[in-house]
Amino acid sequence: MGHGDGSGRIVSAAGADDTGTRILHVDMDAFYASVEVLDDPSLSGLPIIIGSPDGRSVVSSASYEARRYGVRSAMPVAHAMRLCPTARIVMPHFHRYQEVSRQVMTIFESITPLVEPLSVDEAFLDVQGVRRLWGSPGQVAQLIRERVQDEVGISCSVGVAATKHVAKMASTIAKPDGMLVVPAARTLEFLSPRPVRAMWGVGPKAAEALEARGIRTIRDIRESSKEMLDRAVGPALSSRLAQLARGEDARSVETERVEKSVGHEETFDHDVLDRTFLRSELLRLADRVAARLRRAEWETATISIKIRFDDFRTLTRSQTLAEPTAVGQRIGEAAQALFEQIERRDPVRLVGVRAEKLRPVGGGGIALWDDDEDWRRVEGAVDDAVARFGNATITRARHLGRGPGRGAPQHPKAHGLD
DNA sequence: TCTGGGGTCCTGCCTCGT
DNA sequence: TCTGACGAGGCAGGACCC
Repeated sequence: MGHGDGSGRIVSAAGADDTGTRILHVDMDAFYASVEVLDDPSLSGLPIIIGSPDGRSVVSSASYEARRYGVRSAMPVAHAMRLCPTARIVMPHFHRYQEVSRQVMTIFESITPLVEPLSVDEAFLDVQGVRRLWGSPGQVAQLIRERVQDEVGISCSVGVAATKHVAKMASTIAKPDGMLVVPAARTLEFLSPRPVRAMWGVGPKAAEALEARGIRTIRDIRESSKEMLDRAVGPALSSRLAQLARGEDARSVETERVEKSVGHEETFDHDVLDRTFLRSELLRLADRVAARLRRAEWETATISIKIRFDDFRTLTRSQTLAEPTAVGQRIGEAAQALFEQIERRDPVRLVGVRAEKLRPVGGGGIALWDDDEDWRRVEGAVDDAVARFGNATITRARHLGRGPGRGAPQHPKAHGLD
């Protein structure tokens, strides 16, 4: 599997046993900071903080030199500067990061068509089908690391495993500039001693709830009763964690992803009481949201706003429109109307507008019902419709797809489908 | 220390239609 | 006509991810 190299990371040697693996998780090392060094080599070896030095900016990324001082992503820049006063603060260049990301993803796609980008700096790859072309998963991982370094000029870390979850955990442990291969037969051995917080989906709250019940490692999760896990984190997360702790993760690498919402939000440099100004900001954000919808040829059925007050208390309000729209004025009016419903008049630090329940322009709902159809055929028709019309019909497809097992089928009018 | 911006998913509560 | 059970959807809040 792998060994410690003295830096805290665990890495595999070239040629490590990769039996039963097929999934790679590739993660760029300190991506934003690496791109800045690429564009300005004089920054090489220095502690770098990516973020704005003024206002209420937080750290978007930090070089490993800065991380040694305790600087972390999402930390207020002012705090980071106190921890590492010698750090160079660099304003983020998001377009440039997108550009480099495209170069890296192009390398992945030259190796396998089964690439699932997770964000600008990481992706899952399924390399099962390219063995004859490029070699075993471990060999492909090594090839990717070399090509990203040679062709783009930055380093990345790769986890190789039988499942997405284990591959993701492995790449994290291998960072920076490392590779960790977990052969399928050693999955449980790999998972068992690791802290629950290392699992994908366990954040500070879930970790605290688990640890309060003495559940500290992934082995503890495996050995805990379902009732205990349910009480700690709720039934949905509990079931997921129990499966992942057993090394089970049936998720495949998905190359297509459909956005479910688009939004914009903005934190002011200073808290704002002026409601006229806040209304105009909502309108401006609504315009930006609408512009994105129109570019994507989508419209939205539900508008939501977010208001965060000076004490960080956050309210959201949402409203489903009579008619879907991609018109900024209409979205803005809905946002302002929602804002008027909020009675609290304290200073505001953030406002946001989001469009939800997206559908293609003109892609109206479709009725799928035939009393003579059996459920299997209805499900097939739904699948066809989803393929043809995209996201607009997916929610309905799920409802119909549940079938008679969860209660008697109802007429589509019960689902708002007519 | 004092908390960005872009998202997804889950939960609980309430309302509505059958 | 009324009532209760049930399922589904809308809405609000929160956790989590990068």
